[in-house]
Amino acid sequence: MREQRSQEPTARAVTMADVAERAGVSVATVSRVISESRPVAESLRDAVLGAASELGYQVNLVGRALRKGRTSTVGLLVPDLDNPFFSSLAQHLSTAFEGSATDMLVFSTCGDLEVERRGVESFLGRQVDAVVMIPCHEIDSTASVLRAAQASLTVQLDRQVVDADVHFVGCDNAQGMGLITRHIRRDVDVADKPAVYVGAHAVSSTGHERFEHFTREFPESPTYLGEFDFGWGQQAVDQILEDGMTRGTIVAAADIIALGVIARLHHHGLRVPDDFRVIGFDGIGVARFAHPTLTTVRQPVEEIGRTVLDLISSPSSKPAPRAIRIAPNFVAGNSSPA
Amino acid sequence: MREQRSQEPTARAVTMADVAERAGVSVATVSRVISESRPVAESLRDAVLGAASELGYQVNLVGRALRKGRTSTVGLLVPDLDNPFFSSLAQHLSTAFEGSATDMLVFSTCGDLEVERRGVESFLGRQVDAVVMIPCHEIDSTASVLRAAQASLTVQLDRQVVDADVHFVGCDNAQGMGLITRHIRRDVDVADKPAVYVGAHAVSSTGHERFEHFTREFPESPTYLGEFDFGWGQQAVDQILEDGMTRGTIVAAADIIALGVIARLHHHGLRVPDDFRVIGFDGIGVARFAHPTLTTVRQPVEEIGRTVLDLISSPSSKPAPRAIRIAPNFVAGNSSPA
DNA sequence: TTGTAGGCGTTATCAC
DNA sequence: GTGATAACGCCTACAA
Repeated sequence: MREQRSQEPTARAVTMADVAERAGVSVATVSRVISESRPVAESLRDAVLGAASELGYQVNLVGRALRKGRTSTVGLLVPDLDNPFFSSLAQHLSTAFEGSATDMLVFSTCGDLEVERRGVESFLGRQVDAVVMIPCHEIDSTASVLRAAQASLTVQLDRQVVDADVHFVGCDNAQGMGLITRHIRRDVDVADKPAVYVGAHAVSSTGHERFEHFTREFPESPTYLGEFDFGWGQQAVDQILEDGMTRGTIVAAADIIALGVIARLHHHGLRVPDDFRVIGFDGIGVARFAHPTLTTVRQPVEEIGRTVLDLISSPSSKPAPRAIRIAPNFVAGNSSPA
Repeated sequence: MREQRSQEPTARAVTMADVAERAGVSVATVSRVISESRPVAESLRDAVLGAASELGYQVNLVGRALRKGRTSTVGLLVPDLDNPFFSSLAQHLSTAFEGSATDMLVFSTCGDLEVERRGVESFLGRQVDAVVMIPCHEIDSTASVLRAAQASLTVQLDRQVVDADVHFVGCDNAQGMGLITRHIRRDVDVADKPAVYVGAHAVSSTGHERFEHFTREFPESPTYLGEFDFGWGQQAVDQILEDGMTRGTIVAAADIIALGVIARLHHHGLRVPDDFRVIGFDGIGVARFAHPTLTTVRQPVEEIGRTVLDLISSPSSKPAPRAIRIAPNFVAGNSSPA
């Protein structure tokens, strides 16, 4: 026979003083037991833990944070959680922190610079131990990045602003694009299916770098630049067809763009990879949803998460700013087979 | 000529006392100006704001939180941020909080009950103003939900545990399944394409309810139960084909399952919707990635986010626990056309 | 309207 | 090894 259990917000919080009184010791001793900061005689330890348990005591981390000057909190600033690659980064960052007693504040900027600025201020006001941010814009986000870095340990994730000497962890885009161009040179008859690039305007370092390394390898190839989203991939296909292409190898700057490209090619009755090959970049989980499966370059998000954690919890409190580039892996799919 | 600007973590934080000294007023006055809690003579106000600005003062929210007993923080507990529907909920919750000076702690439980338990404890220790959680399990998460509700304002999101009188905001699954069954009765020749259900084991209220309402309408139809993921959708197709079906209308309990179903049908050379119709549930953004586009029932995530916010920032500090069910919308796609 | 002072819950320093 | 006590940064009676 189960009874309705109802919601009854807290009467008054149990504090260390309550535990101390109950256990017949001083608050200092309670603190030492709870925080395990110093050895305490076993008898007192048991008394304290017993009292704490009976009273349902739980440490108040706000009080602790104020006293210690550390919050065990990191702030993650991300342009859009609806973007599968960004939410994947958030997921793996969260799991990397798992067990380190660190919690993660998440703030979505919706790609808006002013919102991004406020997000940084909010995190700093909350005294986060570190700010991890995916800057919205390669240039215009510089002020926010520098502001964060001046007041807190800061790591740029995935994208970095130009000209700021602040930690960065992201994919080695040069190497990733190298994997793609090598695949094309080896497996594709470029005379039959010329390479085309569908990328993003150079407002982010990722868009910038991927474009640069593609054009270095295929300087004569046409390029189309838009946004990092599904809709742009669709539009790009229309432009490519208007420009008279009927066959080709479309290199997209991101999987999400590639998925839009594939969807639109299907819509026009074109076959992948028979008419157009399609190659993506990022390795998002939903790339499996594509039909055919997407040939892409995968960023090792788990490793990226761990790397950020290492940087943040570095023993030296002030490590030299570094740009860490993680090597991506080629993922063979059917959208551009070997 | 731009110089390298480098990362130099804070010397010492500027405090209200510093501002007060500089402005030649008391800390109380500074506090009143900064927090806009009481009127202050304009001359002093200007002096304070000037001093604050010169010193680069920013309020320390940890100190404020300790004093006020409110942190302006809510904790979001989610099983998996890599799940597009959950990350979409996170995104819209984040944007709903935008401008309310409330920040969001996010914790991914990875579907693990013990991790979920620890997440709740961590949030409570951090004195969050509210806990918003998507429980992992319909029954086994009950303890965590009740623990949260006993210590803080708590809202269950999307899924609810049985037998706990705690706020809930989620989709009206009965109504959603009603939209689907109505579509089938109206647009599908069930004699030619019999209905099949591919759902999830009843470990979550969503899985439970959707299954229940489907079988109520189609009691004779075969049902296949697995997980809420892409891989299960693929497996289910193999089972359905092994069981000898060659045509049918597959109702999936979630879009993510439906996408796996479609991918696997293609793999077997079967056509959608010619051989098998496919219908999803949730309305995740990536449903557009499917080819053909997915016929589904969309949960209004924006409205869900706003509703949670309303509940949390309710003026009455102790509103009666309520289950709020938001009506979903039918989204016509090509995977099951009219 | 402004200042003084106490305390939110915790930890660190200093005695014992 | 243990206890008293002073901060941490802020807000809010209370007094002036």
